[in-house]
Amino acid sequence: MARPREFDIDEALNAAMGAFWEGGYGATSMADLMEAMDLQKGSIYKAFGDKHNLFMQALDRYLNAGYEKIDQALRGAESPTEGVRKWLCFIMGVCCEQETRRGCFAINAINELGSHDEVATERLQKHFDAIERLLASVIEQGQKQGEFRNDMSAHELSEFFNVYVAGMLTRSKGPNSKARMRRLCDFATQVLIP
Amino acid sequence: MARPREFDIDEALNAAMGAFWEGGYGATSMADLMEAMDLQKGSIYKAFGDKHNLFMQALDRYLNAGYEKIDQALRGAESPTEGVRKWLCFIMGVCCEQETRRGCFAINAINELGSHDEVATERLQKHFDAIERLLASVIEQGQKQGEFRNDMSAHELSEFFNVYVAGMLTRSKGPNSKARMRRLCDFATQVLIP
DNA sequence: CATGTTATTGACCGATTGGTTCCGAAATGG
DNA sequence: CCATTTCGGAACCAATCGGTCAATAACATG
Repeated sequence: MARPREFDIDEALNAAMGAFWEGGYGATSMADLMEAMDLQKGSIYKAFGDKHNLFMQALDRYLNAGYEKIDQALRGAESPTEGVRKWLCFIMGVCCEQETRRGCFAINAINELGSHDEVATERLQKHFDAIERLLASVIEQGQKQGEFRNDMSAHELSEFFNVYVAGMLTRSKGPNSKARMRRLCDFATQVLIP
Repeated sequence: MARPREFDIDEALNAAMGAFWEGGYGATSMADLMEAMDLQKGSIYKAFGDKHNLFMQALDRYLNAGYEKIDQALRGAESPTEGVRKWLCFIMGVCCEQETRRGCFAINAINELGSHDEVATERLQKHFDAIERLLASVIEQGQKQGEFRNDMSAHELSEFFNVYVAGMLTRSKGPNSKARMRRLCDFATQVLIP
């Protein structure tokens, strides 16, 4: 029908995600995005709309991929205990196995935009809720199998864990050691055991 | 000797702190600061230096005041258990008793600047370390008195608590209910009990 | 009152912001 | 091969950014 797009839209979105991940929303300028995506401004606007729209698509991409990985870790394991352990391993990777201390895109976003960007906040809350439900179901199964403590509801335990992980991800933006992170993970798993 | 300053410098710094607290560093413009501090740009630069310098002074003010309050809560109580409880009450206030969801200035700052502003990050790390030491000493005392679990070092428990609180403060930037926060606090205190 | 010193003010600066628009190029369907 | 359509690129926009500066104003001292 007409001239086709020259660039891979998914690849471009991925590059935008990386730029926003590192710089946040406000501090990442269109010039930054142009360089990261290797596109001219006009092409970006044509393909993704304005900056906020592009951000939301990049965030969505991150959240979907993240949820999938967490789901795989939590439910793809041979036991609830192992699932939680794998999840914490994944979090540890986000915390201290990156070249820059960019932390977790979702946590960064809720921190920057939570108080005034309703659209982003709603999307993020949905994500956090989904993870909380996912973890709660795994914990519940672990409780039934006698692997986890039973004096507290799976829902409460999941709430606790998600807040705790948010703290790890937040604190990982400052100086942090792998040993310390390991200690924090070990502590968390220990809390689950009866 | 010369013309005296017309404004209260401490009051102005307080206003700047409020502005940075709500908007963060990057998103708070000089125009915003002028309005919040009720000062002209020139006066601000003369009294506080450039924007980053002003931010550091505002941050310092926040951290010092915060440390004092936490010290008062933790060590001014009649028992370690009560001290921790008061501290968590204070955190709960920061989480959900503000007109806007501006969260905790320190957590906001480490999130925004942790990966690239070395000066701010160093100051923040010193603060977090100080609080961790403070809490560890209270926990140690609680352990000696048999109020807290003894199967783990006070240092480790303090590390855990600080990360957990960071998570609460981070998640409080999104939609959150008081009931949920209460649940999270109760859980934390319960972890301490043997 | 004269003088020296500093605070205040607002105009001004170049750079950068997010966003728009226009045009030549290119690729498709007919 | 041509008409149509959408592309990428760059010039351009007003607004805002952090920061500077010279003129003016207000004090303390002699």
